[in-house]
Amino acid sequence: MGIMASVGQDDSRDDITPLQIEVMRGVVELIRDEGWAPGTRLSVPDLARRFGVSRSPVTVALGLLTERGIVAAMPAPHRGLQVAVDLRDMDVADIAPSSPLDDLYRRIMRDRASGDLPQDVSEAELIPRYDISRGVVRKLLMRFAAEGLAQRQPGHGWRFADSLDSMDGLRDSYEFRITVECAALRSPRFRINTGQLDSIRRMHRRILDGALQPTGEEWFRVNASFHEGLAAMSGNRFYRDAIHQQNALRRMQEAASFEELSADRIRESCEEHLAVLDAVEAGNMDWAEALLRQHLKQAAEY
Amino acid sequence: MGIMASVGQDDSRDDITPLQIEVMRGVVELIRDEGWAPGTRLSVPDLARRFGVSRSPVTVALGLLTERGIVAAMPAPHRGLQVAVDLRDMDVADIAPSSPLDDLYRRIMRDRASGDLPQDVSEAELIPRYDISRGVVRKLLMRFAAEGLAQRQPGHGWRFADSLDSMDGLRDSYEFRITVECAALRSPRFRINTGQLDSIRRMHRRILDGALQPTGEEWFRVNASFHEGLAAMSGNRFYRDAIHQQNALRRMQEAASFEELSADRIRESCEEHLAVLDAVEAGNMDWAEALLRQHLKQAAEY
DNA sequence: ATTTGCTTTTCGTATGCTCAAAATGCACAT
DNA sequence: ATGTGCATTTTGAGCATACGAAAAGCAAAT
Repeated sequence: MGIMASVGQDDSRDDITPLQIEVMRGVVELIRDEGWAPGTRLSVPDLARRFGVSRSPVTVALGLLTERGIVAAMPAPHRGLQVAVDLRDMDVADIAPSSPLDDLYRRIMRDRASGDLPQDVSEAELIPRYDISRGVVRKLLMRFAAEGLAQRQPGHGWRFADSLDSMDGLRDSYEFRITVECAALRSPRFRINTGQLDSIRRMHRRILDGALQPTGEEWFRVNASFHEGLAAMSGNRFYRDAIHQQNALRRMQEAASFEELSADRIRESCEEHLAVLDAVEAGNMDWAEALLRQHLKQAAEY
Repeated sequence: MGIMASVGQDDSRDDITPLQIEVMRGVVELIRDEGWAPGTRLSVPDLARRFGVSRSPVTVALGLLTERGIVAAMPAPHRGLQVAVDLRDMDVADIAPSSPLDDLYRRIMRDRASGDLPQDVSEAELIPRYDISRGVVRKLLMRFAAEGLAQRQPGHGWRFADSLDSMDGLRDSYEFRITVECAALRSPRFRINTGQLDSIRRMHRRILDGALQPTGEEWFRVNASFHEGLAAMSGNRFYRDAIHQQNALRRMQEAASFEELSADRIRESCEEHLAVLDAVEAGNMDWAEALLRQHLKQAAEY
């Protein structure tokens, strides 16, 4: 009933590694978010560079995508691969399997957020609970730690971060984000990254156009990319990192709430995001900051 | 020549664990910073609670301190232990051995900061280099990761955080700290923690009085406790955590610079810190912020 | 009521080995 | 120049067990 159950799927091969899956998803998202049309060449070395991995997992990932018809061999005399289909309206989840490790990660997150799992846990207690090996437990806990969601206790055990569910945590989080994001906008080295900005806009537009009915997870990603993108353009990596960590925390929080945001609320947020982007692009930072501040205050209510 | 060489010291027993050492140092610092006089009772459960560990390592640590004459049995009919000597002018380093793991941690930090170690490393490459087992490597890297100083790469290997040595990094760091620390001062739930404030003051006074000629490491601790303490009083844990992480980064940076801050500069900083604390205590937040801002700007120059 | 001192239980580290996968190098193609 | 396709090297994950240290429990003491 543990991890093993979710492995061996309907795939021809079930020895796909998490990294390969990650790359596969990355490629699909890249094609979609950058709007690459069918026929666009896919260079293995280029992709490897983008993802910061060697060519090996990229090659495998592209092979898997070929099996699924997402990419195909280049025509006639050429070698190599190209985009095969228009991904605009496709769902990543339908193409790439989710890594069992990812599933577990979310499951633990949910269990923790719902109070099902205590704040202090020992590795040994997780092994039977999720029916996984010690190695997997370590890996998962390290991942939580990397996101700032857990940390080792001095002696034995791990402690999950105080979650945002308490009134205090949520309020603190929004206060912190307002501080950091507004400061990021005002950073003397703030520079618009046109490509990134367009990519973020595209994602939002797709939702507003109705082309995408975002699941909770998808909306989360879009939302995060807006806030993180903005922080990144500050040119100060500490602003970016701080917001990234806040997003990780929020993800944990949202893992708990089963009811999702209303479609209306999501559309509203999209509009607000786009308004901020417009103001930023127009160079009107005062207005952008006001809008952002307002947006974050609003969001705090939900 | 590796870790093993630095273990088996002149101690009667050399199977002291890192946790026991940590607790030992913690107790010494606690006695000193809180100003506990000889005769003060040391309760094992109380200390265990403070450090977030069980009574076992505390008991061992106190035993070691007894051997060293820092603590002693309570008089006559009582059981238990008490403070035995006045620690005011004592150096922690003279009392507690430094954990070999700690030494290695610093050594790696120094090697990295000085560019001796590349930004991207593999576990396998560190094993022969420092003559340690894979387990130790993992442990060390995990510790770096926990402090935000390194992270796993997607495929193989680890990557150290961009260090602060570049002009950019340093500037970004100060910009970020000014933003966060000033916001912390302005937080609506800022509350003075008198005990903590006094403790911080005491440390600074000891330096100004000339009672303590701080080593680089000691000054670092005092400095960090000022900034972190202030951020902690904001009542918003995100401000505190952000500053804590900044301090970790700075520690890595300072590990590189062989020349230390001049005694004059340290005294100057102490004065500035105390001035901020005075303003805070007087409730004059405008002034406190101005002083803090000025202090951070100055510090950026060094 | 809390602490000590001891005992019992639980936890995590260490070790050594195997093997799959990621990284890397090179010849050839475009 | 850069990319592909294949071969080789390197890396780290997985696993099973033994052991020492940390945690947790309890009776006696103050």
